[in-house]
Amino acid sequence: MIPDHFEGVHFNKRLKSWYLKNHRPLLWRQTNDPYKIWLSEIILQQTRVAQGTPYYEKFLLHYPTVFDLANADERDVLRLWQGLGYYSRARNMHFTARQVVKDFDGKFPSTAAQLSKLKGLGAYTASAIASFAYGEAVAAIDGNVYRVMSRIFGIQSDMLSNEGKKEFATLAKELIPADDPGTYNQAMIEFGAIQCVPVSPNCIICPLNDICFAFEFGMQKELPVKAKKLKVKHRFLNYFVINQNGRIIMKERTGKDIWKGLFDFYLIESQTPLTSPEDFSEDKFIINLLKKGIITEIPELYTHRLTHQRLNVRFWWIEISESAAIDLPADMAFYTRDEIEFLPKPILIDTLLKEVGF
DNA sequence: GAGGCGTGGCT
DNA sequence: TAGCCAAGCCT
Repeated sequence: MIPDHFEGVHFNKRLKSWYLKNHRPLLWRQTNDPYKIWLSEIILQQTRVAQGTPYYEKFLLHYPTVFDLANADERDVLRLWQGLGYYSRARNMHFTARQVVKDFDGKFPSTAAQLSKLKGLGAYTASAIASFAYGEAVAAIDGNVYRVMSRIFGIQSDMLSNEGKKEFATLAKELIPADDPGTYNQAMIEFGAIQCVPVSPNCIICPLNDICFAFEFGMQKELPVKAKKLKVKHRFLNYFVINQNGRIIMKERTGKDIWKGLFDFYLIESQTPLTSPEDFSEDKFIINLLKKGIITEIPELYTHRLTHQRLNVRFWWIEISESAAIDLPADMAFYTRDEIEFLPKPILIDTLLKEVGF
């Protein structure tokens, strides 16, 4: 797979030399502790370093060891994860912490093959931990590495297809050195993160531009090839902030939908925007509530963007009279301000609560 | 194999 | 603005 003209160009040596001079002193690179490395890798999945770093520090303060994380309540873990997104990472991470304690005496397995059996660890994360913490010679191929390999070696197959992944994996396997594979992997990732960046890379100062396919043919913009186009789904959410005596009704999200495990308000989803309280006259819960309270619209409309969805959100404020008795379904309850503070919530809900002074 | 899953930054 | 992207994984 490695092209003939790469013979004698000292690709690894030059990459490593670049890395030693240019890499960022990230906290999780200062350790060999697999727990800390695992924690950082989960946090950094599909997440920028700048966004993930404060969370890494928070988690390490709250849960210094895998035993501390295993002993925590899932709700508290999700609360600490709040704002980082892709919440299944937090749930899987917590599950895996418990498994490592229970099945492995608190010690992470030391090979990528074993690590990849754990929840939340795919091929990339397992290889990253195995090479960083244990020095196993396996290639850790993340988005950065796909980009670097596709540009330098001119690989034009779709990095998201199974066939494409195989091609990249084959090449990566040939490139991985037996000596210090962990640093090699870090170097490939870091090179992609700060030199061979996705948009407008500064190729003039690139130390590898003399051997780069994309630079030679001006194809930086075309590589890597990613075929998938995502469709954005539009949704209309009507939330009811139901209030009585300074407490608010919250509801845990349990379905296969977004924000599983987080708390929001009573929700009616519609196919079109609903703008009048009368639009909810079919909803028995709301109708019954309105016999005991007053509904007002929170005028600001919110558009909350997720990668695959665009949420058009309208909030309604329902003030229940002080003495009214409210019969709540089992999945809803009133919470005080202090209690709500400790519930994990989507950013949208957290923002709304702040704006109404809660 | 394709769809689903958050949030924030950048252009 | 609207779209793309970021240390991916699960179903």
